[in-house]
Amino acid sequence: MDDAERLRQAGLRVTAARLAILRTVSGGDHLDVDAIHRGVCERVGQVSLQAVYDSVNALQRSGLLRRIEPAGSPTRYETRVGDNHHHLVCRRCGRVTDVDCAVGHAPCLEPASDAGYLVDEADVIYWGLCPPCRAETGSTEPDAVRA
Amino acid sequence: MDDAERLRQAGLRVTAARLAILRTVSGGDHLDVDAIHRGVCERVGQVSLQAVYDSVNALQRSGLLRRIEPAGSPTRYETRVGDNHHHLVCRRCGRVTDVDCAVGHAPCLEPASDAGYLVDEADVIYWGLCPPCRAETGSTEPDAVRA
DNA sequence: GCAGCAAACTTGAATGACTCAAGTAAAGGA
DNA sequence: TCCTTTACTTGAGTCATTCAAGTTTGCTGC
Repeated sequence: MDDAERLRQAGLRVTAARLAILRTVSGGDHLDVDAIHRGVCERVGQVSLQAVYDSVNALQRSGLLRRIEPAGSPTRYETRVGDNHHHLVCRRCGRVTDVDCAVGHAPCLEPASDAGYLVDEADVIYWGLCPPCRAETGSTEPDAVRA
Repeated sequence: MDDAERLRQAGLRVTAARLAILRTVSGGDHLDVDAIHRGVCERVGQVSLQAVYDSVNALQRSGLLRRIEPAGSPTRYETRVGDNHHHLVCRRCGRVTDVDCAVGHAPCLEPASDAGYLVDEADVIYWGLCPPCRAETGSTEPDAVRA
């Protein structure tokens, strides 16, 4: 199924901007809105930043994009949806890397007690230093993992 | 050990504002900066919002407060530090509830593959609806848990 | 193919959490 | 009690994101 078809199935109109967003996000690596905007403009000419915000929200609501919101850095998007993976986030440079779920299938995590909540999603972020930043800072010793 | 002693041990000065912050946070339930500010002003009179920002940052750096940053809502703080617990967050009202780690001891989570990262912390947030919001919306069916 | 409508897009302004900067007050060791 | 350093105050600034109002465009039905 191509992107246009995916948009239609989600009840969204097929526009050059949205196709370019899907292409840019799937070709990039956990891009933020600004990076998506630049990529879209390269592909199809001037598109307003607000149109990108509007579209990524619509695409996320429709399940075509997954939103990642690491504390303290702007929201990022990826096209890998519906599977079961988490994220490694670099404290220093903000890089985000996919990591498969340790359990391997959804739901990979259920709280020990749900306190009466109706839980629909579990978000797992591992914080640390990515390999390039490790090399630059010379860090080898992990602190104790706090969870 | 009382709060003043804890502050000294962390190399921080003991001030009325900081004692009030510790009291307010430990007496509250995952408060945001604004709520902490109101609580502090009630206890010790006018304190600037910036002083609260400054202090919660210092206290967090020293390990006296833990910071929780659910996507899309302001940062919250709690005094339960150093143990091994996660959070349930209500999508509707933003309420945060502690939940013990399913594994029960740190490190409770290590990624299946660390991709070369030096991981020092794992953040787990379960998203859902808290009991009051469930009642109000009449939600009973969980979506599939996506992780 | 064309009309009409809702969705998408544009421009421009606003919001809100948070940070930065410079000066003043006060904690706590000498 | 003095002195240094940390904490606090006031005020301005930043940045991601949203809101609002008006225009354009994709698409459904004729």
